[in-house]
Amino acid sequence: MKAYEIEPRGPYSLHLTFTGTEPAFPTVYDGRYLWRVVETGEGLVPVRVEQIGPREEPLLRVEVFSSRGSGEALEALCRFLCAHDDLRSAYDRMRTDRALREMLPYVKGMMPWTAFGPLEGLVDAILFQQISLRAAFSIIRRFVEGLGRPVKIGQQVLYAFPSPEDIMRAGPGVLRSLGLSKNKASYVFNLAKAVLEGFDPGGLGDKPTEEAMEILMSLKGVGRWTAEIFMATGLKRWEVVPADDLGIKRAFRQLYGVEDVNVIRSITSGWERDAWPIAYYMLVWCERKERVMGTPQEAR
DNA sequence: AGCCAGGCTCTCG
DNA sequence: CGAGAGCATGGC
Repeated sequence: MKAYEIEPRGPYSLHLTFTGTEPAFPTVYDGRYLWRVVETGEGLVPVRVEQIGPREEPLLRVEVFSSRGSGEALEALCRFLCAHDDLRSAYDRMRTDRALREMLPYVKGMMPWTAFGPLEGLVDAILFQQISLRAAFSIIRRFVEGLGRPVKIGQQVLYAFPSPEDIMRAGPGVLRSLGLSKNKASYVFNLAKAVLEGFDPGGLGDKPTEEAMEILMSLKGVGRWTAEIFMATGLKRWEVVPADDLGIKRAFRQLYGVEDVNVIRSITSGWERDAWPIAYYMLVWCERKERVMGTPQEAR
């Protein structure tokens, strides 16, 4: 095991970030440590992260349980943790708005929900469709435990997210037995197949928004909502907000009294690259205010 | 028990 | 081409 220190841009709070919304399996947050198996060119690299510096001067300690691939793993980890992302302009924007200013002390340092990698983000987005978050988390867990490679760390078992090969080998029948609907099983299977044939979801990050959306929506099983969730969380294209998302609509109704999706779209498009972080804050604020946030003083 | 939950596709009329 | 059915699991 080797340990590294990462100095994120402050304010930063690992705890707020992963209690705002629990991460999707196989990423695990136990209240102190974030656990993850990172897939690298040099093999599977298990890591464990904890925050050892306060929110305003944050410091992360990363333990890497592998002799090789640590550089690549740390890079992927930083991307996932949004360790070097700058939310200052989002905070400036929020300060100019009465409803948003109020939540700022509570959410500062919470990073927006992010997928670990492109394929994982797209698969998860498909599995999140329609059903409740709890139900989707349960299916994702079964999917990962059923198909992903297990890795032992001490007495703990972590899992790698299933590779395209893992998914192909399983086939639609096995996917169904893990709890996916007939349609979702074939969407995910076809996606894995497309990736093995050269489709690179991560490569869409370089394309203009409209073009990337069009390519995504040409995939069976990927409509506008799924494409937008993936753009925002998988590619970190934060100018994109899934405006017709149930939770987003609820949040806009509560905070602005706005119902119309087109109005939501016009508001968020004015927020530019701050749109997804702000919309995510609104969503978390409205859904889990009392339970998770605590007070500004006690937030780490 | 039955409906809804962070959609999407396919089928009818 | 618009409306409606069907779908997976979990929570109420």
